[in-house]
Amino acid sequence: MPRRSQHSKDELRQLALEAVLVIAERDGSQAVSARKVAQEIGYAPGMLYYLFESIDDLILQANARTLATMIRSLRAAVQRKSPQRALLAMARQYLELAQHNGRRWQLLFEHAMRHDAPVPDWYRQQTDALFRLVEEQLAALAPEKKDKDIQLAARAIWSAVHGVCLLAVTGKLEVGGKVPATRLVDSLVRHYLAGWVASA
Amino acid sequence: MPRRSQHSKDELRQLALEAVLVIAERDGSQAVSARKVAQEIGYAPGMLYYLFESIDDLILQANARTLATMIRSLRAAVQRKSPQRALLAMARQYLELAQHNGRRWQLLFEHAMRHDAPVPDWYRQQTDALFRLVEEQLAALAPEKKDKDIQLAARAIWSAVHGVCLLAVTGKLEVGGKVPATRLVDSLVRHYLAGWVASA
DNA sequence: CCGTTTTATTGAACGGCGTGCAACAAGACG
DNA sequence: CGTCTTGTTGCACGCCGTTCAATAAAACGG
Repeated sequence: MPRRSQHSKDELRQLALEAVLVIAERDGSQAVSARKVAQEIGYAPGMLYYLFESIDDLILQANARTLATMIRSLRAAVQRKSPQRALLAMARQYLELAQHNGRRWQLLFEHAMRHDAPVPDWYRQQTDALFRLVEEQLAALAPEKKDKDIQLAARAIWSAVHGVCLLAVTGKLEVGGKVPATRLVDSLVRHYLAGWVASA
Repeated sequence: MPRRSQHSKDELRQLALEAVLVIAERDGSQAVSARKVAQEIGYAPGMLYYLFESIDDLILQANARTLATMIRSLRAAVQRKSPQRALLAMARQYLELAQHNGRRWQLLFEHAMRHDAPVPDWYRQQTDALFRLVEEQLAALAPEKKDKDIQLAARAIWSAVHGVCLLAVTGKLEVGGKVPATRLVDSLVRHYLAGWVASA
């Protein structure tokens, strides 16, 4: 019985995207499935293939949403601080988000393309925005450095922060000392930056 | 038609574990499934549940194997070098392994417990061995530091290296400059260590 | 207002997945 | 020779992603 909806195609898409995040948070990121999403929004599973290319596409777009709020949140963390403090605040905020909205971030970070298709461009551009945020601060911190070096450092430090957050959230770090994750990112950012600005 | 095998229960287990790695390398880490593994070793899928608790258990034990060879390889990379050089060599070797045996490492790093059961103890102990390797070098590098600080630094630096390798292998780093990953780990290790030894 | 085309939606199907289990055959044991 | 243990299967269940013909509602053209 078609055409029963009062939603436009795009509204429906938004509804589905939100359903993904709701399910991930409620039932765990592994529980997200086409059938569950369809049920959540009150449609047959086939509908989703009218709205999206595949379930990867659907999840990717939901993750893009998460990424966008993350970038907003990191941008807010900067707030006219000194570059060092800004980077530290960003890293802490990144960790905070990962820990507080665990399952949403799990979906974002642990989702591997089911068909080993490469990550689409529009997605990469968004992650790029994140790196640029870091580059801005690094450039302010060491204006004499070359762009190339700043790009490299931004990728290094942020991949590193990402690694710490990832292992911290998935509980792979607490073995002996039960070190709080926030100390790890602090140590990482502080010492890396110190070494970096001191280097030729 | 039972009892047709000339293999002991344990030989069969080893066979299955190797089959997991073979399939992961041949068909991609996503392709590993109970049915495929069973087919690979010439048994019915049900057999695997006589040998292992679940498919998570099976994959985890296969990953433990990968981890073991990784630790051996890292240990070999140390080789009476100075602490700094040893850590750098370890990080490079970690990256080299991740890049060269991509799919095996993907299985190791991207496998998330299907049932959100916690990582078992015997597995954590093995990852702990990796951290201890790093701690050894850090202790040699800065003998005056407290154990607590060394544990923290080891986790920070190694999580960071892990993050860089992970993003590099999954191709999430190359956007603008196409920075070679080895430069990233070099930068990370060099500058973090420099900042760390210089700090009180 | 009718006929046709477009759009939205479903239900059923396909093949694959992890897993539990009754059934059963081959060896071990008495 | 009979019984017990061990190894192994086939089948079933309920999931999964995905495709697609069928169909009903809306939109459009006359």
